[in-house]
Amino acid sequence: MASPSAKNVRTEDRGPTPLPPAKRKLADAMRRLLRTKDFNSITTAEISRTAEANEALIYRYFKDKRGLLHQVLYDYLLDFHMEIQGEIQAVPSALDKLRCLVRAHIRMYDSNRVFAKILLLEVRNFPAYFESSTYRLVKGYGKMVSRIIADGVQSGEIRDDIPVPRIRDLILGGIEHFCMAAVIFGHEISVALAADNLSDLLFKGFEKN
Amino acid sequence: MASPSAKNVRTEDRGPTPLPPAKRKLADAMRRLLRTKDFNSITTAEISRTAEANEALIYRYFKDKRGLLHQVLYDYLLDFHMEIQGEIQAVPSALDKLRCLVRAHIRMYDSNRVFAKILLLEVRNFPAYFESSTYRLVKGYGKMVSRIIADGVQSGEIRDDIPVPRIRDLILGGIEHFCMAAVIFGHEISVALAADNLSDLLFKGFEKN
DNA sequence: TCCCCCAGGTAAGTAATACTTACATACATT
DNA sequence: AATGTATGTAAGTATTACTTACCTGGGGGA
Repeated sequence: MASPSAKNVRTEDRGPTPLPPAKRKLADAMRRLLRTKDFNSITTAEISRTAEANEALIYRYFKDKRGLLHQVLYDYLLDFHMEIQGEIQAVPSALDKLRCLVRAHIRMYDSNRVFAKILLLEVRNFPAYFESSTYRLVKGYGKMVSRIIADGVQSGEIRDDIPVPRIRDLILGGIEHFCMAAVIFGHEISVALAADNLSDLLFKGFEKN
Repeated sequence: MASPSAKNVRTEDRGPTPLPPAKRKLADAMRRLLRTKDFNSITTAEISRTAEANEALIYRYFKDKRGLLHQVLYDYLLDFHMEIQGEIQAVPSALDKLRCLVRAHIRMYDSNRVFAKILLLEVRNFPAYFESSTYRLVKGYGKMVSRIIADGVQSGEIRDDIPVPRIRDLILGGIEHFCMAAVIFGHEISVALAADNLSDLLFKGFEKN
């Protein structure tokens, strides 16, 4: 399914519904395979073999091969959201929130290369992704960033002469490009340093003075 | 071929060697098809039909379907390079050069959506791209940006407490994210406004004061 | 003039692969 | 016990990227 089926997600009234074992195995297999191969060169036969599940189950539990990819990304994104929310919740000022978010975001990409690879390299070339509920989660994250920025503008911490979406684009674009090469070539990222540099640049600009 | 054959490029001693008609027709067809479809859902049959050329010619003139894509990108990149070089050559200061480059880059993406789509969405998910001579051109552009920044640091226009590659990443990442949504969803870009906003943000940062 | 060579062009075929269909089995609920 | 539903399986099929073997025409050396 393009949208992860609600049935396989915890519900508060009836308790957790256990996932079909094969569904989890398939998602795990996809994650494992993505560590060493790109999505396009992973075959359905390979996925089912790695998962030790029948190939047709891919199509029972997901719309298609890409649906499986979207599901994997969806799961990562839920974690990502929780993590980020938890980190910035207690932080009072908007600028500090953003500084914190930049670090957490980079750390997430660094410690979870498959997640970064899917989000940065593997989904965007597929138009239907942008109709998926997985993309809706990504958009939600963008809106959260925008809200923080808007709060900062309100409180006088952030310039009010540039539209909020532009500021958000620069932040997210900066994070992505900071991590892109490392993700593609498998280099390590010095998270603290990169985050400090990026936040500093974002806040103060690179013009001298 | 992974690397565009030198024979099909103008040489100063023997004059231009004409491209095989079918080779050009195939590249044109790929460009046309990319306006409305993503690379993965364009079939070789469709390409040859659109080009009015035999399907096997794809494999005579290019390594494979992706080789054709890379060639198309390569041609765009040559234009892109010329355009940018021409614009910033006469500009004296590093900051003005960068301001100019940002505008030219955004304008290029805006007026050439297929180019932007290939570069931002279609090639990065394919590992072999990063071994291609097409990617070498992209890297060359990055190095040019780095050189401008380094000059700016030298001349005291640009901060010297942040590594040049980080500054470059922010600039290029910012440009990409500024254009990404427009490229994906086919929205228009207000080039002058976007470029001014981005340059302003990059130079001065978004912190108030 | 003849021959050959080779680049440009073609038609038919092949292996691989994403996805489908029809069927079997376990199991919970009535 | 019966029945319906969710899980799992095996055997396809249609599509598609890519290959192979062949044809054609023209330029240049003998």
